[in-house]
Amino acid sequence: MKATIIDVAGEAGVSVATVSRVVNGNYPVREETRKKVQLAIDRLQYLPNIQARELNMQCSTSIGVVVPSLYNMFFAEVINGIEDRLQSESYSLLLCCAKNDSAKEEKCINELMSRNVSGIIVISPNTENVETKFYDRIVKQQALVFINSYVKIPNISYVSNNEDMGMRMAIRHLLDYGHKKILFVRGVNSDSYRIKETAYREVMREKEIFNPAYIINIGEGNSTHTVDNTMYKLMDMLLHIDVTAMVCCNDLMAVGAVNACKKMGRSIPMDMSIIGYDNISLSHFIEPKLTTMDQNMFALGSNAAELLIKKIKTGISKRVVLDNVLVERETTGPCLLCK
Amino acid sequence: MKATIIDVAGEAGVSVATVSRVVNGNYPVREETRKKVQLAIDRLQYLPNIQARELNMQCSTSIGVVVPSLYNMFFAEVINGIEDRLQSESYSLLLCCAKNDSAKEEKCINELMSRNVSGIIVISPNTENVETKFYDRIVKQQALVFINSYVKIPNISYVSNNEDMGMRMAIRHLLDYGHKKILFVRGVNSDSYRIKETAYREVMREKEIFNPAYIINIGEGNSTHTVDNTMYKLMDMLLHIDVTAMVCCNDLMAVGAVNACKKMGRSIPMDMSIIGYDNISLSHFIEPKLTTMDQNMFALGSNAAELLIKKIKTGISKRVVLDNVLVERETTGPCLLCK
DNA sequence: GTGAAAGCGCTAACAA
DNA sequence: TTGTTAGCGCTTTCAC
Repeated sequence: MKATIIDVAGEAGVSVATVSRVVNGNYPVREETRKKVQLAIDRLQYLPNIQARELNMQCSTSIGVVVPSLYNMFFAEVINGIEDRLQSESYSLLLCCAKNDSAKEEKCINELMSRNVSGIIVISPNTENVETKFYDRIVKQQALVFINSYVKIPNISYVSNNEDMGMRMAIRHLLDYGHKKILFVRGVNSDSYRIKETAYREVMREKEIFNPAYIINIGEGNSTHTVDNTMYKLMDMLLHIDVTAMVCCNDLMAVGAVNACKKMGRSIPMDMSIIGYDNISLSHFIEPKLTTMDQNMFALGSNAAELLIKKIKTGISKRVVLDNVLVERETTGPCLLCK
Repeated sequence: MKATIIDVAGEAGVSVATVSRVVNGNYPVREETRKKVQLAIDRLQYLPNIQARELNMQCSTSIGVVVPSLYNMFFAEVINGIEDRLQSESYSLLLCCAKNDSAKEEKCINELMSRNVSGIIVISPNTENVETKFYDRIVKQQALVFINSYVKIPNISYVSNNEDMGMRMAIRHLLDYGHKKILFVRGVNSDSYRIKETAYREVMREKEIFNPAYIINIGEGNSTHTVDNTMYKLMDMLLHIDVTAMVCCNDLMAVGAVNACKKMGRSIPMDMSIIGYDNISLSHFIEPKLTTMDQNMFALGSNAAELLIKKIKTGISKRVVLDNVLVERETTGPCLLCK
């Protein structure tokens, strides 16, 4: 089976301590001895047992990541960012999927703590677990970073987007093109939608063009059915309501909106301007390519990894808010019907 | 800090062995003692240290997954399948990203072995590593499962798709609609494209309608630029070549093909039928929805996990070939121009 | 520069 | 039914 440090010591005719010193290069070893040991290592294809090392050293070089789902591309992109930052630090990544279930999420966290990770990143932590103080207890024992969570707990680091400002920028973009009748398309069950709606209301009220009928909720915003659901709801809506632009809370909804316009014979962006939110890869695969607010999932992930490393090393927790950037593509343009 | 089994034993006034027995429930413990211990566990918020347990038991409940990239949605969906199967078996998943680099892939494998995983799933293993016999050495020490690899090594389990048959089905679907001038769109650098092209050639030769000019290679098939590259190449091609259908090696290319037709004013499926391959979620987000061959990435992942568990438990390696299923949506139809 | 030995947290064989 | 103890593979202190 696998060679241990004892096997190597035997093979090289030295003590285990010497082998350890050669492997880690942290203490002086005579060059001749070093060579002997290295030879034995190569011959036996010895790989140090990290579990044993970490048990002994009371430390850990793995970190845990909890996601609510892997189905959504959003999470894959965030993990990508985490992984990237982690690799340069030679941490390993333990992945856990909570399946949008608060009990499963608790199980994930316990599992990761059992495995002695040095920190945990939770993407969109379950609201219930946040509210029931589950995490208040965990944070005493573990370095924790939350991505996209709006309830703040002391000693946890946070990375989130300035979605309030992002939404204002999105709307301003449409206003600059002369649009006044702007439909707001949102989903259900997320603080993110609430924040965006508030921004919408405020901006529109300021301009004195707010109309409550221009807010539509299309239900679950992150499923496979989101695109189609949005399309059907908006097709119906377009029969009754007269708008020249739509601002959507995520790109899936925006794609649904684009499809609805196509079906209804409205050309984009001449008859209708549409702006999304997220900038998932889908947004530039469709035709016309979507104008959207870039959430930069990669940055979300790599910043979270950064904060976690800082937290592990220094104990300092921090909150980072990322700005979202407008990516103008082909679905927005001047309001031709506006005066 | 974290409570250990010794702390619990002290708190409960029993020996560590008793605590261990309560935790694992594998030996009889008097109910009264059990309660006492449980109380101490709760009070101290004790979580067993899995590293220590596994070091002692010479076993492991984690498995490693190596992916070439996380950018591509394909991998996220496969991981989803792996994760799902693993959770019911209470294994944890260590994720490593090789970034399409053979040296990095080797590093990932070593890292995972060091962490004492009980097995490793490699998605699309690097051809170079397969050919340099790197894995021939590893397989002696580790349970290994390869997903979508076409070079076979003894004692490794494999899960792959019957892409030869899938491609034949795709083409037959077009033939059944009366198409004869069928463009074959492929990419570069993958055995998968080679297999599909061979299938195309054979079927078309059989029908005596093969035309080598109808094969086009659009370059890298899995990048962010694939959709656009394909679109531009095909827009150019459509000026010179007269076909009524296109069969594409993956959905990204097919989406590019759809976009090309839109730009050139060809309506789908009346003027042009298009079929893709993979059935990534994108394929039903676009309008018109793509007809495609379903690779069932989730099944790919869960089957791989299944085989790995089998391999770990019994040492038996197996090869599973999954059939791909035609998903007819809106981009294929009868050839109106054909006689 | 090198070796002997303690100990990280846990399980299981053995003793009581 | 419960306690004592060896040992999993490793690092590091302390002798030499």
